[in-house]
Amino acid sequence: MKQQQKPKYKQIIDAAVIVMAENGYHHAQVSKIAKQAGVADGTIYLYFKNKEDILISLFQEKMGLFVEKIRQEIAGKSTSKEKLLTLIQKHFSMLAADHHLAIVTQLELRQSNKELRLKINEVLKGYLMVVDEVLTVGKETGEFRDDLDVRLARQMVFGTIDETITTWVMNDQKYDLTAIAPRVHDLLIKGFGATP
Amino acid sequence: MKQQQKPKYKQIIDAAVIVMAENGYHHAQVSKIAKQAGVADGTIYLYFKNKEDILISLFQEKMGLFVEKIRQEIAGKSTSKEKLLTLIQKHFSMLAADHHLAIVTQLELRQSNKELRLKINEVLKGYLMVVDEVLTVGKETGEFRDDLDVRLARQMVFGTIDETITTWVMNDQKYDLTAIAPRVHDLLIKGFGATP
Amino acid sequence: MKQQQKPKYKQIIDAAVIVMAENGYHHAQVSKIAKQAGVADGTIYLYFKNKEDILISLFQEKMGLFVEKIRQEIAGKSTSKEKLLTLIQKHFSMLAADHHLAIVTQLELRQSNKELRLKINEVLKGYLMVVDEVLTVGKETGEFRDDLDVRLARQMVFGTIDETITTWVMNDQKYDLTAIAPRVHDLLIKGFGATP
Amino acid sequence: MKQQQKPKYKQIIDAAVIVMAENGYHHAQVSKIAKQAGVADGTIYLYFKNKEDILISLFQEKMGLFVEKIRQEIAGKSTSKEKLLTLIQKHFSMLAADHHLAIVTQLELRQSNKELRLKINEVLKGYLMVVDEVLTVGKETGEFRDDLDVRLARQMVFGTIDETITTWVMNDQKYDLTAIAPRVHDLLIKGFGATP
DNA sequence: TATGAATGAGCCTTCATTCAT
DNA sequence: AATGAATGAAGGCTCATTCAT
Repeated sequence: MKQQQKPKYKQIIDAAVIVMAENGYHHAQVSKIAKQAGVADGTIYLYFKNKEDILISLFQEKMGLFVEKIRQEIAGKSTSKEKLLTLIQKHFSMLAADHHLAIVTQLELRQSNKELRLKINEVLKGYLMVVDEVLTVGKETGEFRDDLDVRLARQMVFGTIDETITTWVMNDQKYDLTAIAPRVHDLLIKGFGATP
Repeated sequence: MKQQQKPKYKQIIDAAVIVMAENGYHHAQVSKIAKQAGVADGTIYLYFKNKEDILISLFQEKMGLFVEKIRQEIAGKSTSKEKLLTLIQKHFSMLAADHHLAIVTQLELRQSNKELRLKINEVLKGYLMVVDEVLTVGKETGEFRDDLDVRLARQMVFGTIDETITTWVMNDQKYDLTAIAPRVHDLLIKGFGATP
Repeated sequence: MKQQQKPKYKQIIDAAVIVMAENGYHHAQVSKIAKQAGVADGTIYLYFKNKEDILISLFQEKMGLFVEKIRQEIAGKSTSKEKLLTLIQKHFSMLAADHHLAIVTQLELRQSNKELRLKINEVLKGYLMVVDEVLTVGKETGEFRDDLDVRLARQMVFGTIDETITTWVMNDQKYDLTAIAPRVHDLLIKGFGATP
Repeated sequence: MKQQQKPKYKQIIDAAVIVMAENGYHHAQVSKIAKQAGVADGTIYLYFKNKEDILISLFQEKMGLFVEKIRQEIAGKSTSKEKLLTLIQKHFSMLAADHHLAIVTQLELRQSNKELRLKINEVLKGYLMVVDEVLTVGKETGEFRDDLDVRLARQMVFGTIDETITTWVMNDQKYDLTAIAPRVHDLLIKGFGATP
């Protein structure tokens, strides 16, 4: 189980994802995470303040990569429609590529207490800001409706994506999530006042 | 605290809603619920198999009322668009009218473990079926697009409604949720291929 | 190990004395105390707030009896000299009669942290007040020196008694502690200005 | 924090006194002592067998100085009464001059476990022997009572001194401890059969 | 039906000590 | 001699559930 090459910080976070996906949030004991990471229990506390800190860091680390990757991909697209499609595709494909992470973000981390969830929401804001930017630019360029309520639209984008992924995870990831992206995009876009 | 007139079953469920809203999922001990309901701890187990059973029953009871009320209201509307608007309005207004219940459904019950959430999803299916019916009829009558993916559209409806309410609850229910319903409806409808 | 007749509160305190005397302060786990008392671990927490509360209660309970018994015995004596002798004798005899308690008060409880020791000192004040009263009355009746510094004298009384008992406990209670009382009394009294 | 000139052995002991006085026995971790001493954790173990060894060495080192200083001072006095007064004065003044050490000897080191305290008592014997010598000589020269029980008297001397200092430390060293020495001496002496 | 005292399994975190460098 | 990252054992407390009354 030893993964000597990775720095211990990432090693522990990756272990936490696996343990939580396989055992569930409430059975993800620190000792299990340590064993999975190939370190002693005490070593965890050289890198994290406490158990909660592991989970927040996990979310920050992964969601940070998410936002970064999505920003990169989006930058290469010219229209807002394309940017939104890319965002959905990337979001879907990254979770489809990491089954464990999908379970953790869609099911397990939601079981955390209100305090932890508030901190997770802080991290989420970075993602929501990307959505807001795409929508705002789309309004300015005339791709999206002039009277589009950006906040509501963002809730629709995020709510739809989230619900779609959760449904997919709950169905044991049986179908191809990435393939659905264009249809989700289509549904959203047409609501945004685009002409077909 | 005694509520002698109500049968103990409902008495306990109502107590659970209050205790969970005020203390959070993880601090909603059976003993607290019992005290709030004005019965002894042991009495709970004469009406419910275990703690999980209280929560599922709570959800069933409340969501059952939800679906019933929504079905009634919808029945009086002629077009699918109106039905959908009514569904959203009713959903919003019922939660806006019961702050405790809103907190419980949007925040607290999500902290339950995977198994409980799967059971809750079973209960939710009744609600989703109503949405499906509205969408399907809308397709048949030509109000909605011919090529509408009902399952995806339903996820969009539910995901958007859910995200909107959760955002509202997390913002301490500061603004008028019911007032937003028409705009949410508008966003959704236009995505469904309706002509303005 | 069951002692059904005693109320559980006293049952647990007595168990704590035994466990602490036999295992030492730092090895007096709650689970050991529970087993000794013949109750479940959780039952402890129906009668005490936490582990510290057991120890404070133990000290209050025992020291309360101490002060009460000593007050009773002293009341029957006419002179302050006799009262002081009685106090020493009773203190010695009560600890000589309960080896476990002697170990706990002289050795184990001193290992508690500063916070707990401050609370224990609060309880001790009741005992010190009895000493003060005896000394003050003795001054007024002329049995003790007019210029006696009551606070210093009280420290001498308590310090001497305490050191004597601790030495005796550390020597495994090999000799007859009670037999020493008159000589300790003699040493103290003559220092208080008594004429031989 | 580096104290390059002092040999590391003393450097660590002095650090232990400061850390223990400022943080308390139970928060005086080896790592804190190492940081205060300006050395690495592991270095401690090049000079001391284990943590207990630091504390015993601390006590030996400091108490050794104590006994030595007191012996020196006493040697210059002719009568046993003067010797006893000097002993008390020196004991008081040395602790009054080192607040940290006073806290450590009177409060913190008492929290150590029974084994450590037994070893500390071994060290204390050197001090008690000095007291015994003073008392024995005093008996021989006729300054103290013929029938004085030296062991009891020693317990009274030590118990009174100890209790007096502890009370002073617990009162945050508010008053002048050294000034009390003559009155403590007076109380003790008169109890030893001296004629005023 | 109703009670509520009693049960006991389960886990995060600290810190003295080691050892490869 | 010196370092400091890594180790891993150990225990107080909560709370869902039971059962004698």
